[in-house]
Parts: sequence; C-alpha cells; structure tokens
Amino acid sequence: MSAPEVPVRRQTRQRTAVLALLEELDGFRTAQDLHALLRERGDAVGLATVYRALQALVDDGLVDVLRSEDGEAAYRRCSPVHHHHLVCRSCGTTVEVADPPVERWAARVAAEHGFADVQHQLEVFGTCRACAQR
Amino acid sequence: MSAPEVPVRRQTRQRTAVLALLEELDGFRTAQDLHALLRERGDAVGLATVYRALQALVDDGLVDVLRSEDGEAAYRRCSPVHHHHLVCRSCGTTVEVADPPVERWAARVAAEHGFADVQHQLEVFGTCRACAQR
DNA sequence: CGCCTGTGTGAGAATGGTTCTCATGACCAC
DNA sequence: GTGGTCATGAGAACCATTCTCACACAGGCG
Repeated sequence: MSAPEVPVRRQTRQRTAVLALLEELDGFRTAQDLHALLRERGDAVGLATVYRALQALVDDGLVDVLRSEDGEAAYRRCSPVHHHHLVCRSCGTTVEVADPPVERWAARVAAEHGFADVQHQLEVFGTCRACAQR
Repeated sequence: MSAPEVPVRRQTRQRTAVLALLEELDGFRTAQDLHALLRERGDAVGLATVYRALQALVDDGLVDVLRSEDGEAAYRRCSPVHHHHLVCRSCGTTVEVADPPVERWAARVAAEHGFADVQHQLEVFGTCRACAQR
C-alpha cells in the first residue's frame, strides 16, 4: 500500500516565476525557451531548476507536455480537465478543444482488442489563419 | 519551384537488413534496439546507418515513428494508408486501427478555428489482455 | 525572533540518443 | 569492366535532459 505521497511542495521564487511565465504565455514552450526568457528579463533561474519546476507542475496536472517532432519537450499551462490541442505548426499558438466522440471511440476500439486501462493522446496540427495569410 | 527531388535510393545490404528486420518484428522498436539486434545476429551495421535507413523508410512512408515518453524514437513497419495505433504499454504489441469519425471531427474543429492544412496524431495506449493477466 | 532541518537551488559534469564528418567502400548505368 | 556517386562506419560532435553536491533558504518549533 503506497501512501498518498504528498511531497510537501515548497513555494520558492523560482517556481513561482516559472508558473507565472507559463500563465502569461500562449502556446507550447520548451524548457530551454522558458529558461532563456526568464534570464532575459533578469529573473535568473538555473536550467536544472526550470526542469524540476516543470516536472512538478506536470505531476500536479497544472501543465501539459508535448513532444515536438525532434523529441524536444514543450510545456503549456492548461486547465486540469481532459482535453486535446489544436496547435499552429508555424507560430505555436494553441487552442484547447474539448473532446469529442473520440473518447468513446477509443474506449470501444480498445475493448474490442482486449486492451484495458486505456489512455489516449491526440494532437491536431495545422496552420492558423494569421500564419496562412503571410 | 522545387523539383520533386527523387533522391535515387540505392539498394544496399544494410538497408535491406533493416527493413527485413522490421518486417519480421511486431510492435515499435527503437533504433538502438534494431542496431543491437542486427549486431547480435552477426549482421553488423553501423549505428549511423541504421538511423539513416530508418529516416529514408519514414520518408518513403513505409515505417511509422512514435516518440516514447522519454523522447526516444520508436519505429515500426506499417501499411502505407492512414491509420492509428493501439499500443500495449507493457509489452509494446501494436494493433493498427483504421480511423473513425476522428478524421471528420479533426477537420471540422480545425476549420472552426480557422486552421488550414490539418494533420493529426492519435495514439491509444493500454494494457493488452496477456499483460493484464499476469 | 532566531535556530534547525530538510528541501530547493545552481553550476557544471555526466548521460544518452541522434547527427555530423570524412575517408573508404560498394551500387549500378554505361 | 570502369567511373562517378552515393552509402557506409567509427568516432567525434551535438544537445536536451538529468545528476551531483555544496550551499541557500522555507518554514515549523521553541
């Protein structure tokens, strides 16, 4: 029996800064980006700390992770309910979309093949209106 | 105007070996795995060559790529028509599933938000019957 | 209010998957 | 066969991420 494991998250300047930056930005950003941004505005935070803060936020369900095509991780502040993303391939703007029949479909297909404990991962990529007009 | 760019793919022992191995295996394998397997059975192929062969196969649409949670790429021989995957989280067994209303749904949602040139990426993860029984 | 303890931090090193370099080898059109 | 490319392979380079470890600070307690 594993205990609930509440890791007693301390509130520090660095963690606050990372979350605040994510709140302020739109779309997915890599850890490297966030680190560079914080540094630019004089709010110096170590790279390792940015990674740790992001992991903690992901664990708490406050932030989404996405793997870009080249394997780099991108993070985004999100609402804590299940949803998917519509991401602009060019500028990174993101729209959260509530989920459709996909839920039911995934569950049904999985059951048909004898799979249990099902999760799914769906991202839609496209070019947003602004970028298409350039 | 860019020419069609047909890179004149040569047939070599190494590329044949990589594709043959993928044909033979089931489920997604990392480049490192494939390299180790080839080496074990005495069919020595350089690691860089495995990566190059896999990229060529992906470009030709003969192989699918998937990014595992830690960013490692996994490859799998696949049918050249659009489809999604049902992957066992535990043993890696994969089932190709033809896709459902998701196609239409993705297109519609994208259009509603002014996105063009839409692609999507959907993977379903679960525990297959065999693994669940252990 | 100040101490204490354990958690958080940061710089740099380590890790590990992937890509690059470049000299050498092999495919294949002629 | 021959030649000109393209492919190969060993190792180095690259780069995102994680680890290490000494030091700093949050925050509960006296």
